[in-house]
Parts: sequence; C-alpha cells; structure tokens
Amino acid sequence: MSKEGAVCVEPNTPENQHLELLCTGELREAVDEEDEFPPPIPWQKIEALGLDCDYGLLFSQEEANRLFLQLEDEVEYFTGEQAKVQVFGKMHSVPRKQATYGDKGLVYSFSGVHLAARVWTPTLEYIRNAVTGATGHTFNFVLINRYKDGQDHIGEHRDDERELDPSCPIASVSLGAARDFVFRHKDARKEPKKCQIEPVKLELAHGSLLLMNPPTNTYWYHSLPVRRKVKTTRINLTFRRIVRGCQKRKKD
DNA sequence: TTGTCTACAGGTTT
DNA sequence: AAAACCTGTAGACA
Repeated sequence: MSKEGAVCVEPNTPENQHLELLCTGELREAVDEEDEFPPPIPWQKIEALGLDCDYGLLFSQEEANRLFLQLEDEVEYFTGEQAKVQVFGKMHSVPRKQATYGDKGLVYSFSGVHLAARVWTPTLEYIRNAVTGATGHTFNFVLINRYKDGQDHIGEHRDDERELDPSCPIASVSLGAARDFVFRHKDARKEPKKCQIEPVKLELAHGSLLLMNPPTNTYWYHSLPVRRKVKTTRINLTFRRIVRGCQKRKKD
C-alpha cells in the first residue's frame, strides 16, 4: 500500500506558514497596504522533486459561501458534444460539468474538445481580481469544473496544453465541498515499482487557493479522485494565461 | 463477516 | 509516445 508512504499535507499547519509569496513577484512591488485583496497568508509551501505549489485560504467562509451561490446562479456549463472528450479513440461524457470564461476570442482545447471562452461575469472578474491581488499574476482565462458530489471526478492529467504560458502558474480556487487532490510524478506512473517518488496528497478546502508553479505541470499529473462519502457540490476555478496568437502546432 | 470504499493495474486507438 | 476515459480486482476498513 502506498497509503502510509504518501506525503500528506494538512492545510494551514503553523510550521509551514510562509509570509511571502515565493513565486515571481514582478507586479507585487506596485501594491501596498491599500490592496483591495490582501494575500491569503499564511501560505503553505508544498514541494517535491519538480513540484512547487503554494496553498492558502483566499476567502473567508462567509465570502466563499456567497461566491459559491453566485456562481451556481451565473455559470453556464457546456452540454452535449461540448461536454465530451475523446480518449483512446472513444468518446466519453466527462464525469463533471465544465465551463470556460475569458478574454474575447480565447479557445482552450484538450482531448479533442475545443471550448470557446464566454465573456467574464461580474463574480468571475471579482474572483480573478482577488487571485491577482494575492499572487501578483494576471490571468486571461478560467476553466471551471463543477463536481456535483463525490462521484464526479477527474482522472490523472497534466495541464500541459501548448497554448498555456509556461512561465505563468495555474491558480486553482475551490468553493463548496472539500475534496482530496492527488499529485503523482510521471515516472511513478510508468514505472511504479522502480520509482520511489511518492504521491503528494492534500485536501482543497472551501475558499482555498492552490498555486501550481512551473515546472509542476511538466513532471506531475494531478487528479480529483472519487470520494463516495462526499454528498455536496464543489466548484473549482483554474485561472490560466493563454498565449494569444500561439496556435496549436504539431511538435517538431 | 460482509458490504463499501479505495488504490492500482491494465485496456482501448488515434 | 502518450492520452482530462473506463473497468476489474484485491485488500483495507468498519
């Protein structure tokens, strides 16, 4: 069993507090105590070989509750063919709901689907500003995944799409039901017996922000496994930076 | 014990 | 080469 060997990270462990954001702070010096959104300290640093994440609470419980309800009211999820992916040649309806919002004209593609960004809603712009205020990074796109209960899930994958800016972290905001989240190193997938790199597991809480810094998505897969005990809904927003004009091209 | 749950391995085809 | 999927199975747990 890998259970006892797994690296488990408890949210907000005092000894893991980090008072400053470690990932690039270019935009940081311009802001001061008049910040509309203070950083979600204490940050918790999560590190492993090639993995670099920061985790913290971005919203109070009251505000997170409000945002969850607003998103349940506002967000339009894809249906029909746009809610299907092609894996190993077969079409599947994804075991969750998905939506994309972002700057005009942006398209996000994976596993045979091409999802055009809808225009930002007020709530999504508010959350995006909060993430930018907390991280110093700007984002032009968000992928929303809605897991109605513990049976909804997402399989192991990397966010390694070509159109993503490789220097920009991916910012993952969680609202609603807390869910387990698992990272696995790519070598641990192929050669599980040889590879000693243990999975990294954490729980993503209501109102939390997980920053996945480069090169995390180059080496680590992540998934949101089934948890049958969970009976309520989680909404996840992953803010990204898509490089404009960088069309998908075949590798050399 | 026994039913429920999870982790893991392995399959598919472009 | 690698995949944002699935199912089956064995072992853990209550």
